[in-house]
Amino acid sequence: MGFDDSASVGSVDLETSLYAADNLSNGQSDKDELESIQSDYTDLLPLPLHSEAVEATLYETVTYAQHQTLNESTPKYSQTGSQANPSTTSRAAGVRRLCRDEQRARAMSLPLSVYDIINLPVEAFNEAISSCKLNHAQHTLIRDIRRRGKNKMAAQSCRKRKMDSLIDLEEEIEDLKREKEQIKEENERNARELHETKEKLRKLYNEVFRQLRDEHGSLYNPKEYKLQHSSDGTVYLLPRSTANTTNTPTEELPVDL
DNA sequence: GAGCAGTGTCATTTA
DNA sequence: TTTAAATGACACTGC
Repeated sequence: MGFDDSASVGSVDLETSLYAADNLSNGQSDKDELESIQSDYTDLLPLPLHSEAVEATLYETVTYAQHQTLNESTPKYSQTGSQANPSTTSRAAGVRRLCRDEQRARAMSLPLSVYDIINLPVEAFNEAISSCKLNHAQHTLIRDIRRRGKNKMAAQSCRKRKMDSLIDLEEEIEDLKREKEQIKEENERNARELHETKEKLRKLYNEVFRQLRDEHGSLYNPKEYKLQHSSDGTVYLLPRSTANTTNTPTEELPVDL
């Protein structure tokens, strides 16, 4: 599993954060949390959680070599994201603070690692827990850890999808803005061309009237006559009183242009 | 101290 | 029916 988070603003390596982000709480609250496991789970199975035991359960001491091995072999301990993580410092020093469910798993002596509890396929998981002879408290805890772990990853992928979708929508907005600008420019270009064409037509119209003469050699008055062309391209000179009444002029005077 | 971003968890729905 | 996945809502934490 894992995502290419290089292109996403808020994305993180899912399995990394799955195990790392739980470590943000302070030491005192960790102790409180761990001791509260007694009320959460040891109502079912009382466990002696003295302060030394709590300390031992809160931290896992690893050598640097072991830490490197963990980083290489199990992505859950690696830090691939750009976000700083407070647990990194302690890990570099050889001590990794356990996440809450790891603390719970250790406190209740679960026979499987948290990673396996979460990531084993259903059949293997069921086979494992049925062969381990778990008591009720352990069974409840191991189911809770699996549910929380699965949901944690689901929440992270859900958030990544949401972020990706947001980025896609923002890109779509930019594309539409560009398209709008292109259409606006095209409209302005068309308006200019229309204006130029009308101006040419006006000049041509005036030129035609300057050249037309009636049978007495007099100019036609543009206020009394107008030019109209039919669908076959023939241009007619019509008195304005009859213009636009039909496509087939009744008082025809073809104009040779 | 307020606001924000990131994250974990729970409840619920969907597949 | 059971399980996993998806998602909204809320709480917590660090900056």
